[in-house]
Amino acid sequence: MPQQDLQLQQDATALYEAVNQLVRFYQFRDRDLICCHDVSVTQCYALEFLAEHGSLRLQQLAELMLLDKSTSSRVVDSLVKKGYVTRIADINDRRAVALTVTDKGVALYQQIRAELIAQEQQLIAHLSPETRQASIEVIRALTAQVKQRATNSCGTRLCSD
Amino acid sequence: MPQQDLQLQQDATALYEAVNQLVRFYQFRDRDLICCHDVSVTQCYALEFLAEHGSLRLQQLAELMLLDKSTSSRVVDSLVKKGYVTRIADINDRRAVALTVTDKGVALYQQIRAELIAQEQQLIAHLSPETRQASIEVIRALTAQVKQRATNSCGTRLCSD
DNA sequence: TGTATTTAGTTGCAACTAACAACAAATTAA
DNA sequence: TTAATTTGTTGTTAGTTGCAACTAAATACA
Repeated sequence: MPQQDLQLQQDATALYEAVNQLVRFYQFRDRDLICCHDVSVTQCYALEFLAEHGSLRLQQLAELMLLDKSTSSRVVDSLVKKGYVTRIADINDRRAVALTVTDKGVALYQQIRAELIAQEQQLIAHLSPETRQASIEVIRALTAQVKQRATNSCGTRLCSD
Repeated sequence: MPQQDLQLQQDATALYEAVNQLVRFYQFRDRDLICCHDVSVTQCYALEFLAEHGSLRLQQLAELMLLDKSTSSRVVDSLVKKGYVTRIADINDRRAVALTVTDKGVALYQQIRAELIAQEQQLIAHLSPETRQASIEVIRALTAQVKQRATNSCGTRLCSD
């Protein structure tokens, strides 16, 4: 194997391991997020989508989150119960509801977001702008790759045990 | 705010969003892994640790995986049931078991690993070695940061709903 | 040596997540 | 107007994980 290919293979392996670890440890950071604030990870994502989009139908939220509408409905339930989101009946279509983040919800979202961004900032402060850009690109590419495969997914439910 | 700081803040935000997305979509890739192969994500991690370390006590595995020993025990249960791992009684300490990956387990692990590495390789093939290295470093740094916080975690169980 | 303590692992239980299916209500199509 | 579709909720089920209680073995110590 030529020198270059060997290097590429090594880098790919390193990247695989690095990403693996990252994703694994993120679970635990996320558990922190849960207990330091007032929302679970899924609830936080929902809050994020709603805050970013202004107002969403349940169906839309479910699609964005790649969750079943029933699950989304219950996630919204808990956010409503905590006062972060309100369900407003749609005037034009009375089946539908407009999910909207309350001021309290916006405040929480912004607080969490600011905290997490501050941490990232600390992390990359010492890097050159070029390196930062490149890293972000790699992470985005990883996501794109994963996303694509998610679409090709067999989609079925898991096997036994 | 000076130009540089603004740039840093923007990069931090971009990184935050990129990582967020990556982690989120990884869940779904992982679900794929489950249905395409024969193991859950946690089972796969366990297999990985065991394959890398040769043989482990349950306790050690639990620590590596940051899981409770009861959970680890059950993860091992399922791997044993599927024939990927064996529990061998320790001769010196009859309380203990040596968890060992079977040939079948090694084969599965290597197959999964090879697949995933091949994907990473494809992803970074067009990047310069320097950029690759930098990206890997950033991802590792992210992990280190998260890991550190995991240690400071409050560790308690969640609130209601 | 014999009792107490510690350690290794398993099992019971409860909290949580999320999907599928069945449903009610409203809307749209025929 | 009736049938089909769409929107969202609720019932049920499967699965993951941690804590606590337990058994059995090993070690400490008096």
